[in-house]
Amino acid sequence: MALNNPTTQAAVTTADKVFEQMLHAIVDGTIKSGSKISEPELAKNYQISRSTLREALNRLEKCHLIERKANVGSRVVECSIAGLLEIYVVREALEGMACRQAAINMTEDEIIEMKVMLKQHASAKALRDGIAYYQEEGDLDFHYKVILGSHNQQLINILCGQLYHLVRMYRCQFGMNSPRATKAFDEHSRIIEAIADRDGELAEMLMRRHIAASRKNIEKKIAQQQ
Amino acid sequence: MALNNPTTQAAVTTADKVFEQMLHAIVDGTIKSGSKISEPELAKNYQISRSTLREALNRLEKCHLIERKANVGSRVVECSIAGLLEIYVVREALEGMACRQAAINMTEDEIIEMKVMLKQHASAKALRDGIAYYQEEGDLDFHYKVILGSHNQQLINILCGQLYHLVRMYRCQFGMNSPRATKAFDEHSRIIEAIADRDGELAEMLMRRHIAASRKNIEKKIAQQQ
DNA sequence: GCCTAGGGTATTGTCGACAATACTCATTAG
DNA sequence: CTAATGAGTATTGTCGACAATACCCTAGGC
Repeated sequence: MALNNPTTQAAVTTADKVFEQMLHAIVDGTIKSGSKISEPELAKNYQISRSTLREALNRLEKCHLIERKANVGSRVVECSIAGLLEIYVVREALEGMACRQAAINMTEDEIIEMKVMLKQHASAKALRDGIAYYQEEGDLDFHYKVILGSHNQQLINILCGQLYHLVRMYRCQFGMNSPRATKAFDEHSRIIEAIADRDGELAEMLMRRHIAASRKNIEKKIAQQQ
Repeated sequence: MALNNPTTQAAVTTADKVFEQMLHAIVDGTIKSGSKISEPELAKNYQISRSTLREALNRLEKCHLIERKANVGSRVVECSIAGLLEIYVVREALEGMACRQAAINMTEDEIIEMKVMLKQHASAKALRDGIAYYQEEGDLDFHYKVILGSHNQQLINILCGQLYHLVRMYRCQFGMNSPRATKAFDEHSRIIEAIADRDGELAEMLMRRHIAASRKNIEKKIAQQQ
């Protein structure tokens, strides 16, 4: 679980811990999407006071995982296909730009690090070929490193702090183990090449196509199911 | 003041009201950027309890206007040139995409509404020509309508809910009354044309250039000052 | 039979107090 | 004289209780 990301320092306060527990629960569907959140009930479950729980809820709201209405309460965000596609549109724009910035701002060391990571993915791929080779940690790691490489704190906050969890939730609940594994690997390596060449324009374009391809893949799958 | 935007329902609870007051104070610099926030002091000033104040602080944190560290406290976000340029990079990506989506998703009525708005701007421009004719409300309104026209809730949340206030803060504190007024007006009208033509690709490109031009303008200004 | 009005219950919003952690500054050892 | 240690103070985190609002279900009128 790549939760200990550089943007999220270790949980020190109890509200932090409850936040992380709830985060997991929402992402993996233990707390159902769309369900109402009862503050008294949850506070009792986690053995904390309502104030502390509300603090945790505020963090969840910051991640767009729950929605609050004044004097009414909180609901876990609803998982819908439209919502998933919306996120992909945002990712296409933001990660595309992050990739462009990464091509400009990444240090040589960071680029080397990315190449090393890609090699590890390649060997893992050779190991169990045919099977989707790195849909979970590998893919997330790749995107993560590009985003951090942008050295743009706003981009990092929005993508790693907010959208990231939403993406994981959808992946978990819709059971999306993308069959684009080998294709994705090739795309990743071309993106890294563009970054290494400091070609921001190409890097952005490739990343956008990479994410757009994922989105279209999902759209196709959905269309088939119906 | 275009604060009563469609994404922010009227403040009902006292925490909401304090949030709005602090929002103004931070945006216009009454509460200085970079300053530490003392919960007991502020709670006394606003005549509310600390719990209520903390609720307001949480909203401000969601807008990226303050930053909190566990067991240490909150600080108003620091205004820096680097920070401003970071925001423009994010806006270029997101508003560009919003513009593309607007070209796809806007209703005919919404497009007509935009054209009407532009005509009003044109007459206001004729009225007091030479002077930057609509740097504040006009410009914000235009961008606002495009964003809402994307019909993408994620884009709307991020741009109108979060970045919007940051942009206003920078504009206020750096005293940026862009001298690009007439140019900006022409750019706006071309963007609307592209949207009306349902040409998403062109619309995105024009919006990105429009925002990039603003960014470069700021960069130039900064360079001159130093 | 359906809609409206009202009271009762449950949930959220707000408060003040206590506990835990971080900061300050003086004191002391090297 | 500098640096580390410690007590004291201030600030943040957490708690339980009260107030205000919304939901539910019954009763009554049209």
